[in-house]
Amino acid sequence: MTQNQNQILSSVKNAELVEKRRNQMIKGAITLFKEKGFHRTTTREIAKESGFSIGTLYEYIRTKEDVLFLVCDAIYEQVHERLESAIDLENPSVTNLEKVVESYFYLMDEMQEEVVIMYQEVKSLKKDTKEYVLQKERDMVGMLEKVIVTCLPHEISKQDAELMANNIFIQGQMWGFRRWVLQKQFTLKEYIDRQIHYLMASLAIDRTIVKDKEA
Amino acid sequence: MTQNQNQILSSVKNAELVEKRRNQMIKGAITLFKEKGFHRTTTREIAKESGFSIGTLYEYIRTKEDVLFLVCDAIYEQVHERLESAIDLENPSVTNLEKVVESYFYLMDEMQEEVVIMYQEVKSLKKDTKEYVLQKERDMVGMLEKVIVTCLPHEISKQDAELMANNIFIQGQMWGFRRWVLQKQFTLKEYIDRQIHYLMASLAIDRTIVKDKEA
Amino acid sequence: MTQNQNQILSSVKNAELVEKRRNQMIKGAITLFKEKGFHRTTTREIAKESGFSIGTLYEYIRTKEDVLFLVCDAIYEQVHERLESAIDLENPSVTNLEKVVESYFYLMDEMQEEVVIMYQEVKSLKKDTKEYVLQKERDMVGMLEKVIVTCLPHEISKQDAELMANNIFIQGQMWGFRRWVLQKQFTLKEYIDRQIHYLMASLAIDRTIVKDKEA
Amino acid sequence: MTQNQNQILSSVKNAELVEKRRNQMIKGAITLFKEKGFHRTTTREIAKESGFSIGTLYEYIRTKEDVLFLVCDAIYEQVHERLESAIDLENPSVTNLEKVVESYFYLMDEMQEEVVIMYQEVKSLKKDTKEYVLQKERDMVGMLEKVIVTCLPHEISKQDAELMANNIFIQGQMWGFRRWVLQKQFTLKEYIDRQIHYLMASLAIDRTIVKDKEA
DNA sequence: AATGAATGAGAATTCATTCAT
DNA sequence: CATGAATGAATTCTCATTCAT
Repeated sequence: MTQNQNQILSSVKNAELVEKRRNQMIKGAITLFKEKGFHRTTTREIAKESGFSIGTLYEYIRTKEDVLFLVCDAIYEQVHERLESAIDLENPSVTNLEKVVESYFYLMDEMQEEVVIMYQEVKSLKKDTKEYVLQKERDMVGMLEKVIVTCLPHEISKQDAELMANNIFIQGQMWGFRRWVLQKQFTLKEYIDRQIHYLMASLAIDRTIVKDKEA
Repeated sequence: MTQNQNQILSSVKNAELVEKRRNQMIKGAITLFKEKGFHRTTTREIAKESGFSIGTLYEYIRTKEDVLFLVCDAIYEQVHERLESAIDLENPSVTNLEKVVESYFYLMDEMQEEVVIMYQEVKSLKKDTKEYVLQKERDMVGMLEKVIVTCLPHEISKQDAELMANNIFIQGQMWGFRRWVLQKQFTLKEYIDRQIHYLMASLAIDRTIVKDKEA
Repeated sequence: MTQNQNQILSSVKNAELVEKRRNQMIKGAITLFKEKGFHRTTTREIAKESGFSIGTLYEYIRTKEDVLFLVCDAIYEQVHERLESAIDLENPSVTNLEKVVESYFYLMDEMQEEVVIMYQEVKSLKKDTKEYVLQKERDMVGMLEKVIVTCLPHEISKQDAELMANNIFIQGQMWGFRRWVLQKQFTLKEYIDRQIHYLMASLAIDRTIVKDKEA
Repeated sequence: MTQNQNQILSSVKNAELVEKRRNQMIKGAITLFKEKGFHRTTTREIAKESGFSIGTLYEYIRTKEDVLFLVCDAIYEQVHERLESAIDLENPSVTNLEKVVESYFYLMDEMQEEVVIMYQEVKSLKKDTKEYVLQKERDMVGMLEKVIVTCLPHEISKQDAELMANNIFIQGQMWGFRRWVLQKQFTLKEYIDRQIHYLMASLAIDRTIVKDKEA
């Protein structure tokens, strides 16, 4: 359980149980949200899909929106973890930057449906929880930004770094988001390769030369 | 009225009136959808905001989803028109490409909320109408792609052109979509300038030299 | 126009026109009521089927129920006329009685759907109009009763005559009403023949003997 | 609960409770349908009359039409049971036939309003359920037919037996259906007596003789 | 802790009727 | 007289949430 889940009140005291039940709930809810979206999914369905009764569902949350929050939080948590483990700022290099971007794109491929959920449903969260979730998004863009700044061989303005990070961020999401268009024309590998190619080009980096040097 | 609106049946025969009322409806609905999204907006609210009764609303549509379709259709129609009028393929040049991209970004700034609606609600359309709307989106990316191919001084593969078009497309939307992040760090002008800068860089074009030549 | 239709107020003064329009209306309404019943038919549909607009419909009636009344009235009027023309009390005879019953059964065959409408919808009329329509029904049973009393060679109590008249009356309707059962087992001719056979038997009349005598 | 009620889905799992609630519902609905018919009765009224909330009503049915089906099914079930218990085919005799017909007429007197409901509303059922209910009606006519065939001292054709059964069937219903006419002229006893008299006469049976013999 | 029956506010949609043109 | 757009009360059905067991 992420620390954040504590924002959601539960009548049940046993923390382990709360975590277990909520994980069931998140899993079930994601399955359903993928299919029909948050609004078209009922709490009864969520309970059933999660393997317990509607009464039990409400022992672990207060409102339906809480489920959405848990789902969004879980998704970002997963992205965050994976991204973090892909980043190694000890040995910064352009190759390293490429590796991170590549990992991120692979991750987005794996999680495309989850990401689509977020895109389409975060807005349904109430102010506070929305703010919370959006902050996590910003954190992740921040991580990409840091990698860019650290790994580039030359200086880049804070603003430009942020722009590039945002671009990478949404290009990753785009793969899932605009899949009907893109996945008809590109394999995942091709997509990643071309996006990284243009990214490096825009950073005025000759990939072959740089790689040679590093080698 | 776009021809597509004929897909939506109306009990009212007078075509002019249908167009007028539907425009009221679209305007009212967009206002509400911006605020609370499609699902949290009731048909009664739409009727009221549009300036007529619930009964009258249903003289011009069959279901609530029809309103969403009308809204999506209207938004894309507007983007399409504006984009079309910005494109001039008679005198292709890199400057021309830049101009188109610039216009597109300005447009996305004006229509940011409308675009957010689309992003978040298209999914709620039923198969047929969704397919219809997504096709319109593809058309627009196609327009950008054509501009890229035509205006670039050198050859570019079909695949790469499509990728760039998609990138531009979502970078425009991103300005509205991720406004909380971006609009804190960039003015619109700055955003457009830097995005175009990187776009040109990634296309391996030295903007100053090209512009000099053209001049 | 039957005199009774004057119970229904019309804004239109021209009596001929009122009659014409109401006949259109009755025809249209019967078509629809057969299909879907009174409650599932809308006034808009009645107007359309009748060949004029909803506004025009309401120039000739006050409420939807008026249409039902007109329909019921028209149906009974038709039955009444036909029954009357089949009855010839100048030369009473058992054969004559048989003829009347036969005519009535043929009529019920022709009008089976109209009769079903009445059976199922009269109840939806308001007190006054319902009373009016039921009186017409009683009149018709009364006609049958009179034929029985007049044509039988022997005395029959008023009560028994009424009972027989009612029996005949509903046996005629039953042909349409329970058509799914009866029309599978009987041709119309067979049905009429057997019903008359039993009718005469119950009146203790040997048909062949009586007929011989008459001849 | 008749087995047939299982055709109607309920969200509630506890079968006993389902039966109890549905019986409340049927009772409440019949009261209302008697008064105003199916179409003029709202689901809210049914819920209230049944003693629970509208939400609870819909836990036990899917649509308003389900209530009608439940009502029709319950009515026929009751008629069926009563008819069955009145029939004793072990000792067939004309007196026995008379007894069955008598019981049936008494039953129709008790259930006149329920029967009127059926007559007027069955048509509102959708194809499948209507077919189902009509089959039950046929079953009951079949029971009467069997009694006729078994109890008569002489042979009677299948067709004629069926005709008589149908006649008896609707003569019973007629007592409730045309009550405004008949109940003014007849007591129940008189009605039954005369109908049975004519029935036996039409079957060419001298009641006094037959009864003497049996005695 | 778990269950699931009960609740009722709220939502979409329909349709008889009116009335200005 | 004819039209048909406008109206809004009424209706069916849903679903988040509660609470007694």
